[in-house]
Amino acid sequence: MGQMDEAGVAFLDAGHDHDHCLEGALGRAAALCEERGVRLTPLRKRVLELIWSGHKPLGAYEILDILRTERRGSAPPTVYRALDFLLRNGLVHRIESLNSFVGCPNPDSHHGGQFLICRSCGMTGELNDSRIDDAILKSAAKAGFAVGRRTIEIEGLCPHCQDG
Amino acid sequence: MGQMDEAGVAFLDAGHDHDHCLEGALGRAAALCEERGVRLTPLRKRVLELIWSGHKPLGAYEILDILRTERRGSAPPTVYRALDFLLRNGLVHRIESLNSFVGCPNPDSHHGGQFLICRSCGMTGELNDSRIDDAILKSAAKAGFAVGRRTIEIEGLCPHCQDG
DNA sequence: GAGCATATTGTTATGTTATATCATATTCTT
DNA sequence: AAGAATATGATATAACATAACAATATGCTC
Repeated sequence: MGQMDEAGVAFLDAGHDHDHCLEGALGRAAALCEERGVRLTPLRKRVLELIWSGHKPLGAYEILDILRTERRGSAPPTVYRALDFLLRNGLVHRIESLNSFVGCPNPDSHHGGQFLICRSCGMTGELNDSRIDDAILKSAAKAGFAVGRRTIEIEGLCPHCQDG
Repeated sequence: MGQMDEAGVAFLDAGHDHDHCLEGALGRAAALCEERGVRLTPLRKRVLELIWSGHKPLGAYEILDILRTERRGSAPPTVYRALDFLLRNGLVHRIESLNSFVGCPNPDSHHGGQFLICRSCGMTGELNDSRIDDAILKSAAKAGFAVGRRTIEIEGLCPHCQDG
């Protein structure tokens, strides 16, 4: 269902199951929050769930539009505060080039994330190729730069959208 | 003054001269536009000049604030249209993670750009390490993904700001 | 250089994304 | 139960970006 090797991409795997994915993600998130002593409240859980419902990055105001139909009084801070929590705990990533958010498939290890974003269908996959990271670390070290957060976003066409 | 090798970074070099840099950049820009038969109008040139005045990425509204003191009737579209022209011609890059713009030191070759961004002083340097790009292309190819535009932004501390 | 097409800029309005601030409510600790 | 810390509700506003149409400037053809 999307177990991946060093350079694999969950969303491209055959036999991929969204619902399973979602449930798994929510389960892992709950366990992780429990373990860390932080609170995955209903609101936060719901936002995470919405983000995991597809693999397309979701904008804050798209989330808000849905929340408004469910919780009276939902407003931008409602969403942004939940997102902030999820980001801090590595449960979602922010895609800078889209001002949008996607679920993180392996939130245990805090990591930057390298994203493949299909310009045709909007699907997003997360790489975690250590060779990319190595190349960046080496290059930065050579320049005497101390590396912190990495934003790596690759726009292009997913295999499916190349067929058409 | 900032000639760089495969993995060098202009802004980190010793003996760096901002004014020279600016003049050089404007000269190259003018030549390039001439060559391409596109018009580097006074407005566009001024915006490019403002962006090159520092190495800190400049936001559209920071540019606008300055323009307003110089040209009556400047408004957001004034800036965004100029930026659009400069981006299309590879004369500036957009830093997604900062919603800001920096000058491109070598605009001849259209390229994505890999950025080092100091979280302390805001300085930005552009890498162009083919090994980073290779790693990305390989990893994406393995996933069957056809790579288009790359957004690579590394936040951290520049050598100068590590000293303090 | 008059007329026309195209490109650029001016102008107003609005859309989209994100945060500040203070009030209220919930949960945790003791 | 009291108090501290955390989370959410509610209102306002800041920051970033584009749509649409009018006016002007430029380049081209004759």
